[in-house]
Amino acid sequence: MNSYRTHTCGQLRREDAGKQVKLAGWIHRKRNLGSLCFVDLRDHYGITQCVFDSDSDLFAKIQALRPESVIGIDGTVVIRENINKNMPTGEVEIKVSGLEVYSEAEVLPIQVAVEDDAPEELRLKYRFLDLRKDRIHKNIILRSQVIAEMRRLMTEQGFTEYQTPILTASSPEGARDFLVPSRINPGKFYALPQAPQQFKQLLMVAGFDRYFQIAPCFRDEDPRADRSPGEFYQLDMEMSFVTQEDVFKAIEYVMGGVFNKFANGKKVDQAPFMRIPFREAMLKYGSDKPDLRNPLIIQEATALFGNSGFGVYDSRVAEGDSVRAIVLPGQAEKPRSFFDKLDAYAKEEGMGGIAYIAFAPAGAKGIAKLLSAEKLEEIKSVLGVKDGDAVIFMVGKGMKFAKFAGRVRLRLGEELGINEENVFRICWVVDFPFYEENEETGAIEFSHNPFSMPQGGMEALMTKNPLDIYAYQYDMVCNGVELASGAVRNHKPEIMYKAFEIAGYDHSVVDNKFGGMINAFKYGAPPHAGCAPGIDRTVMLLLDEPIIRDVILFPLNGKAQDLMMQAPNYVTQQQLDELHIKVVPTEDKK
RNA sequence: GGGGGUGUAGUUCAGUUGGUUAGAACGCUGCCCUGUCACGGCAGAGGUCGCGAGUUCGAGCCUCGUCGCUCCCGCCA
Repeated sequence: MNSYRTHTCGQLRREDAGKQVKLAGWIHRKRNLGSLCFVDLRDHYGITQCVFDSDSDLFAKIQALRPESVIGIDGTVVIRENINKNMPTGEVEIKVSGLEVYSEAEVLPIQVAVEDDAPEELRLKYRFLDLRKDRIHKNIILRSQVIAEMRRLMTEQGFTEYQTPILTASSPEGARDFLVPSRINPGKFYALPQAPQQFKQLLMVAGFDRYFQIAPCFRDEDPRADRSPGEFYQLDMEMSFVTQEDVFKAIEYVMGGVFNKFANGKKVDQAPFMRIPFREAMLKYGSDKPDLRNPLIIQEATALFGNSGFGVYDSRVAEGDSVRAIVLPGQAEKPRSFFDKLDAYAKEEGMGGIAYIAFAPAGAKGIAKLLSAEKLEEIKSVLGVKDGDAVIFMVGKGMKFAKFAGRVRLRLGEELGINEENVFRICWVVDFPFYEENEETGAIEFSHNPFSMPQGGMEALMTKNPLDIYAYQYDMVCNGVELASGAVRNHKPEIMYKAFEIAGYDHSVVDNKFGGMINAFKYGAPPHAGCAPGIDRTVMLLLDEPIIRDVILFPLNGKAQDLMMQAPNYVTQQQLDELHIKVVPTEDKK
């Protein structure tokens, strides 16, 4: 190969026995037996065992080296006396005749050869060591392979990759922007893109027809376990002259392909993925990102109460609350404490109590004794409850209640151990409401993306109750994780103005905020639609990694700091002067 | 911005009712060891118990304050 090595550390096999080779890498582990020392030499490709003999004058030299030092060795490939079946190179070892030390390692702050549960702070500060660890190293490689596969499958479908600006304008809607001061324009700021949203739409106006980009997106929001602070990557795409279904087909081709290729033995839902209208998702799963691994379904049960005999629910139904039920097949024999804990949970969450009926062979338990035999039969037939099943009831109102029912569903799925395992259950959530009512003020607001096309177009805006209008807006969801989000865009200025007017904004506001795009739409804009799957989350799901930082090379910590590079940081007064920035000292330091 | 959890050796953790010299494992240093592969054995170094005040004859432990870390809610078109 070259002067450093003839082979990699993952390459040599039984057939190579007898060869004179050179290897280079990190000392992964040393096992010193006195007059014999084994060194596991590691590089990107694997680990090869090297043997140093005490006769050789190299022995003292290798003994003095700490793990993670970088060395090169010369030697002969020999068949091992004791074969290690657990490693690909386990049938051979290198009898070392030459040693070159390229870089000595100090005592390590975190260990590389073992998972040592080092604190996040140290792992991020010494990220280059953390990244040497087998698991993280493999995660990053898979991430790269996923991106390569996405590019391949997009290109195959006739998409072309374009680069959109990183220094751009502040977007008035959405998350907080990261701002970049302008030296040449005192007092003015660029913003880093929260997504290339407007640019990709402008690309459609410019006639490029099928765009994609592995796009960095920047949002100045607080992190979560599945949300990295600062920046993340999306497979951003947009198409002209297409309907929602055309976008689905293109995305299913890419994401289906990626999941099938990298599922690592897990079962994957095959395209076309299930389409679930938003309202149905909120009712049946209590979430706009349903986890379909959980077999439980929430059912509407309000009509069963009102004069049922269960006074608490009857009166709440009379006040306008809803009742929802979850049937728990075969769970009639669960002890009373199981249901009591659920009830306690509901109260902790500030919700109405959870009632239950268990249709046990010895007789129905729970609130059954308050209900007539006819009512019990009615419940069984309406909800599809069988003998041996239990059914729980929840009471409440509005979106808060729907989401609470969803949390109960998830909790039950976990607790009963009935969630499907080793599967990727993928669906589309469609027909999001275009507007929603602010639960406090009663005002009409955009529920998601004001750029999306209302279903029914101008006619719907003119004639329908705003709250009954749906948007051509969709999310792709896998195992309860929102993987992608997209929309058919509104490419008609007059519909845009009308849509904003209903939400209480007049023409001038639209022109001010979105002037660039609206203006472009006045010179011939094709109907277009797009989508943007999140890359970090896709990799996270494929690897079953609960922490998003473990699929990102150099993530920021929870305070959006880079502990290795020490960013953000103070800058010199000269830099500030050039940027026309005056920093006001913070008061909170005494 | 709000709430919960947590701070003891380089790392992960234990530490009794408040009581003498704060322990273990991994890591580190030294010595012994010819077939290991998480090698093994012996010895050793390593601590301002986050910081500050208080209660007490006595505080790792109790009280108050403060700082750090972490998770959740808000936020994330």
